[in-house]
Amino acid sequence: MADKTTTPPAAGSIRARVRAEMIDQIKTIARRHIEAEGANLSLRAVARDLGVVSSALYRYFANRDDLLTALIIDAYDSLGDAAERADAAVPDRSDVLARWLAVAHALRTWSVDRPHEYALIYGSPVPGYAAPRDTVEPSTRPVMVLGAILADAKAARRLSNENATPIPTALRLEILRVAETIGAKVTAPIMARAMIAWTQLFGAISFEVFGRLNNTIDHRTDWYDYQARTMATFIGLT
Amino acid sequence: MADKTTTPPAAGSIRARVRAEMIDQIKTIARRHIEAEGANLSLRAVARDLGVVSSALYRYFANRDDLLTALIIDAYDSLGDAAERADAAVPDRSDVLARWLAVAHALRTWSVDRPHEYALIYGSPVPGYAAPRDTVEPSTRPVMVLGAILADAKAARRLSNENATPIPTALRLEILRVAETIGAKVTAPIMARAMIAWTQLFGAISFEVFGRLNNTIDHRTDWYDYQARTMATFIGLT
DNA sequence: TGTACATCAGTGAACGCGCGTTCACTGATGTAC
DNA sequence: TGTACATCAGTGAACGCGCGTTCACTGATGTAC
Repeated sequence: MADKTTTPPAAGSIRARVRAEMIDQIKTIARRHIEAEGANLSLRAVARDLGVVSSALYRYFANRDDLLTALIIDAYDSLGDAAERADAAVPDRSDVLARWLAVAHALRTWSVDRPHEYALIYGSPVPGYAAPRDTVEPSTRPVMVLGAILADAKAARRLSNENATPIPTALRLEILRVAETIGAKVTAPIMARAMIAWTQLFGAISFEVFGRLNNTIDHRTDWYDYQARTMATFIGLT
Repeated sequence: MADKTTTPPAAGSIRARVRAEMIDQIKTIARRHIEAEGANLSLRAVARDLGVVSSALYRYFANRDDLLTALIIDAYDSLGDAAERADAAVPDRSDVLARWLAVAHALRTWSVDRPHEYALIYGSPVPGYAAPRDTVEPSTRPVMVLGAILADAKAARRLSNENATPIPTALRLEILRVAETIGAKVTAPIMARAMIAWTQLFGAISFEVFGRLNNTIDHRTDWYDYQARTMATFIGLT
């Protein structure tokens, strides 16, 4: 959705390459602005930094929201990449605990390194911006990694079988649908535990990124690691 | 911090009452704007809705940030009130599970009813706004309720004694300092569990309020209740 | 290989808008004697 | 109880600013014959 304004030139041509580079540059500078000032992205400011007149940007993005959408999709993809790479880097695929911890730390590191990009995708919605459908698929990438770990954990019988409070039927079906979506055919109580743990991780990251830990917890890597380990035990990953 | 501009008139005078009402009206309208458009609060828009010229607001608030600060403090106080009232409404003070659930649901209800006010205090920081010290104390009110429940649970021996992974010393000390701050003299592993559960609750609320549950979980009260109960068990509350 | 034409990137001026904040001012309301 | 003065709330004009977006345009780059 980067070029709604004009039809792109024939693929592979010089113009197409230059155009793609330009789009990259715009996004890079826009990302810098977001890191500096949050979601109040200004097209004119981006154009200024690019050394170009502001109307020139309309050759590449139909409007401000379109640029924001591109950044949001990139952010999801970047976070998804980080999670996938962290998972893939664990040589022993059956060591689901190590994989969980690797992914958990990758999520945090990515977020702490780019607080405003994190805020863009997991913080308060940007006022007046409605995310289009294109963002849905990229937004699921991180949780798909969780699905892969769960599937392998199930195969290796490394999941909690602890009994829990009964789940209302309608909710149980929704939870099972999530399990199916992320490709982990586990029972509802197990999937629920995984979702609770996943929610906990993002709660922990949000607390840290949004300043809730200030003047309270300084040993943040340790604290996060402790939380991730505890939640691993909670799910039953060993 | 409502009136930095002029010294307030003698307390109890008619002018003082009118002035206080005016401040309330300004804040009420500003809150409405925040609910409608997020943290992009415009003084001129508030003045318009008040039927007053924009410069008139400067009689009551030194600038835009001051008004924002007042709203943030009010939001914390309002959420703190809700949590305290929910806790106090449980007649059997030794039923710490019921109290935990009551408080958990009060936090969620308050947040879902005022998504943008929630975002103001638990979402991405407002760009260009630095919270002054006055906001620190109100911001601790909700977690103080957790402290009270923990303290009573400890007295009633209703806390988990499950062993957990060891906690690095420096982190352990910080966790114990949190326990002390909220008035619950519990061990570090127990306090850590409580903090993890607390983080989980806010993660769950953020996911719901910020739209992460869209097209996934529709039975949100049930889902939240399930999470809160599971985390109660996790802490050991019975 | 050379020419004629179409496509594209970027310019510069302009539109209409909203914003936070300052300042000198006018009346109305309170206070002191 | 009545008057003189001080305090305060709100006005209206102005400041300087930045924003998103449109539009007719100029050159440069590509394409077709």
